[in-house]
Amino acid sequence: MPELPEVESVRRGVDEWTAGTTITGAEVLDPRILGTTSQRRIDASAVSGFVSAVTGAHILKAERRGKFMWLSLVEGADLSTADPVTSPVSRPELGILVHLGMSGQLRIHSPGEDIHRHTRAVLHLDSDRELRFVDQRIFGHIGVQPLVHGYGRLVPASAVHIAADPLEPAFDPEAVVGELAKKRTAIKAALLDQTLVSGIGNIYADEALFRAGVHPLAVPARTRKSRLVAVLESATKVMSDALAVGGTSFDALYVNVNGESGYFERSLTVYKKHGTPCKRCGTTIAREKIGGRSSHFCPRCQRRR
DNA sequence: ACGCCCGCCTGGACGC
DNA sequence: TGCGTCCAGGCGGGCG
Repeated sequence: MPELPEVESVRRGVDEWTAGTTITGAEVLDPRILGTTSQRRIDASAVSGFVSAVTGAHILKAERRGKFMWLSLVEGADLSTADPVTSPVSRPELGILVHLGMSGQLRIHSPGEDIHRHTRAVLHLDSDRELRFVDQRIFGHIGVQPLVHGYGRLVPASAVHIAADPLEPAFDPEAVVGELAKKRTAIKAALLDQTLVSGIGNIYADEALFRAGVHPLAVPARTRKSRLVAVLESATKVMSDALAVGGTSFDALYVNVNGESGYFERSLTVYKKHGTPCKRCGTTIAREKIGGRSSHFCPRCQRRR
């Protein structure tokens, strides 16, 4: 389940293998991957449009905000003759946005290696490697987009509403706590709101609330700011801890570009631990649906107030 | 304006 | 064994 630590692990691998390369061609094996979650009917012109837009583009680097990742591009540039004054390569205008959704993977392969049946798109690189987007459930998507300004950075247009994540310089904890304190919904739901703070998904929301000792149904507007700060700090810490070990892999659905799993599952304290004793106090971990999502918490360490 | 909930997907787990 | 049903979950859109 790719949340911030998993997407960042993937981004690092993607950057290592693709930055500085040129895209020599592309294939879209399942056009639905070009759509969004609510628009999956894609016509043939979208496929040819994607292929022609990326072919010949030069990849500057792989970037990320929250769970959104993108390759910043210089379109069709011949870098050997480019004039750095008239066409500065440090100002990309386009990006290839990739969202992994639930089950998306980006994998680096050599041409000719077996194509996994869930491979939805392939970018061929001039480094004699290819970047494959594999996605069992097609909750993810890929597409070429203009880069626009959002929260102090250039980001793909469809991610402009996504807030900064806790691991980037533009993240402003005081401003986020101020916004959070206005919310009358369950704090669990607020943590999953990517327009407030990005990168937190169901796993790290539950883990952060446990670490901060806050009940998932706590209402931010009625919670002390010091406790809201604690929740945000816990979220930042738990995602940093997870990133340090390559993220969380429950099954084969999350791996990095080289197909390797992360090791944070062994450090989870509440997520999917319902029915087992709390590591801190021994009380049985509970599971409840909150905002339509399974939420796991310790009824004693995370009392409602 | 804000909060909530559905639909999009596939495959694995479960019940009969 | 085999079929049907439910569940997992990020996100966008549409509803109230």
